[in-house]
Formats: sequence, structure tokens, C-alpha cells
Amino acid sequence: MRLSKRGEYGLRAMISLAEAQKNSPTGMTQIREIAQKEQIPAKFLEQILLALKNAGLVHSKMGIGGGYYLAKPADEITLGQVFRVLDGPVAPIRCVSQMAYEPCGCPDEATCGLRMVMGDVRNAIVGILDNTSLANLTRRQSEVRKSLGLTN
Amino acid sequence: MRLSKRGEYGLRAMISLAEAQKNSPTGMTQIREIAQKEQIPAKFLEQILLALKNAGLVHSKMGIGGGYYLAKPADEITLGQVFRVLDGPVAPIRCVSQMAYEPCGCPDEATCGLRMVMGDVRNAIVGILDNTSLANLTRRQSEVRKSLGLTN
DNA sequence: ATAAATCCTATAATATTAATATACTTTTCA
DNA sequence: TGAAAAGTATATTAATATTATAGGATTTAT
Repeated sequence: MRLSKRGEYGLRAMISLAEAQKNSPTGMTQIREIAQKEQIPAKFLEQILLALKNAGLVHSKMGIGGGYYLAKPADEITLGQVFRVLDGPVAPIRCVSQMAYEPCGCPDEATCGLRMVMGDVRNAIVGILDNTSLANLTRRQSEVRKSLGLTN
Repeated sequence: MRLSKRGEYGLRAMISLAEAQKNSPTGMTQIREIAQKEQIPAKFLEQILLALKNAGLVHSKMGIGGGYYLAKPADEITLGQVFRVLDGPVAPIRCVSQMAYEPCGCPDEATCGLRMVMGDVRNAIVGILDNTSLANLTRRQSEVRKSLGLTN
């Protein structure tokens, strides 16, 4: 049940872009900045952002003064969307995946206990990831910072 | 967020042993039987059951007439226990793991949004896996079979 | 004693992950 | 107009994890 580095880096980068969006109109940020701030290998992050761009979650601008920015307001991008682009289906086992269903080997899916529980697990995860937007998350971060008396 | 084959096979085998426990006092079953019934490579299953045995979840008897059986009643073994033996920590990221905590690279864990959500995900998964016993599962299977009018 | 079963370790084959490398294209601004 | 800044795109490598197979050692009932 693990989030890959690819997924982790991508989510951190998206959160970072969401924070940037609060401060400037588009929130355009360069790979290098994010890589440095989040301690991510720049070349690896490059691939990740490219994938997110091809999935339509971020836009980019080339050349001097360019960079990446969210394709939509932060409250319209969910963690589930980002996760799926980078780490694939959320379901712990294919036979309960909505996105990428495949039969498993069990004699009868309808009566398979393992499938029932894994379906519950899938629903629980999806319920969180698809109902948490980047905006929800940055707000939550701010609240905790505030409650801890931090200034930034 | 994936269940490995190892984990899948192990869980299926444990469910199978739980069913067997309903029919005979110990429910002793041979690797070969389970492998055949569940379509699992026998030699792979052997390793898996050995791991479960070393973790104290099943007992075994060597020699003719031997086999495996649950170390405890099916309602005292949770899916979470089995999962952790075979697939390791449940947490999607180490920094929210109770079993195997490790710091991630973020500047401040207390205010890290990613960590907060992944903590929620972890709790949701743990809530299911640690509160579902093998007995819960076999009962649920039976109920569905009954409601479908199946005899076995 | 022997056949049937688990025990135990090694290793092969494959797949995935993480990262790096290289070359190219587009844009901007001096 | 051309050099530098930035993203685009793909290939390659290195490390690790997964899945599975092989083969002998040990135990036990008959």
C-alpha cells in the first residue's frame, strides 16, 4: 500500500504550485525552484511535471520567465487525479478497480471475500483522495501553521 | 496502493484455512490442496505459509498427514496481521507508519499537508484491515452465497 | 524403510522504480 | 538576430522488489 517517490514528488510539487497560486495570479514556478524547495532531483521532477502536463493538470510556458502553473484553480484539482496520473489505479487489487478492472483468478468474484474487503479499502481511499483538493490541503496546512503560531 | 501477489495469495490461503476450521476441529490442510483450489503456484505458497508460520499466525505438522492450520480461532486473526507479515507496513508513506516510521524529507512534518492526508489514508485502511477478522470474512462470504441461493 | 509432507535456502527471471543523460525546441530579451 | 533560459522528449542505467522455481534437508505415519 505504498506511494511511490514519483507520486510523492508529484504531489508535493502540485501542493507547491497551489501555494504559489495564492501569491501571484497564475503561480508560475520553475522546476528548479520546486526541486530545491522540496528536495527533489530536478531531472526527475522534470519528467513528473511533463506527465502532469500531458494529463492536463498543469500548464507551462517556455523560455525566459517561463515555468509551470496549475491548469485549474486549486479547488478543482484533487489528489486522486494527481495520484492516478503518476501511480496508476488507486485500487489495491485490479478486480475492484473502476479505472482499470481486470478479473483476478478467483472462482467467483461475487462471493469472493477478499474482493469484498479490498473493495471497501478502495472505497475508503478513493473517498479521501477524490474529495481532497489541493485547495483543501493548503488550507489545512495554513490552519495548522496558524494554530502553532508560525508566521509563514 | 497495491496488494502484491504474495499478499493476495497469503490472504486467500488464510481465508481457505479459516473455512477449513469450520469443518474439522483444527482445519488442517495441505499446501497442495490450497494451491490447487486457489490456483496458486505451490512452491510460492510454500514460502508464504512458512512466513506466516514464523509470524505465529499458522501452525503446521510435518510428515504424512501433515499440513497447515490456523494458530488461533479465525476471529482472533485480522487481515491486517496477515497483510503486514507479507506486504509490510500498511501506511502509504513511511512518515505516517506506526510500525515502521521513518522521516521523509519534508522541512516540517507537523505542517506537511501531504503527510496529513496520507495519515488519513493510513487510518482508513488500518480501520478496515485491523477490524476485519478471517471469521468476519468467511461469515460475509456465507451470507452473500446464501442470498444468491448458492448451496456451497 | 519409505513415502509424504513440511522446512529452508538459493537463485533465476522479470518488472518496477528512481534517477541520470543527452539532444532538441521554443521563447524571450538584450 | 542570436544567445541564454526554459521546457520537451526519449533513452539508458542502476538499484531494488517481485514472482517464481529448484533442490535438498528434515520429520512423521505406516
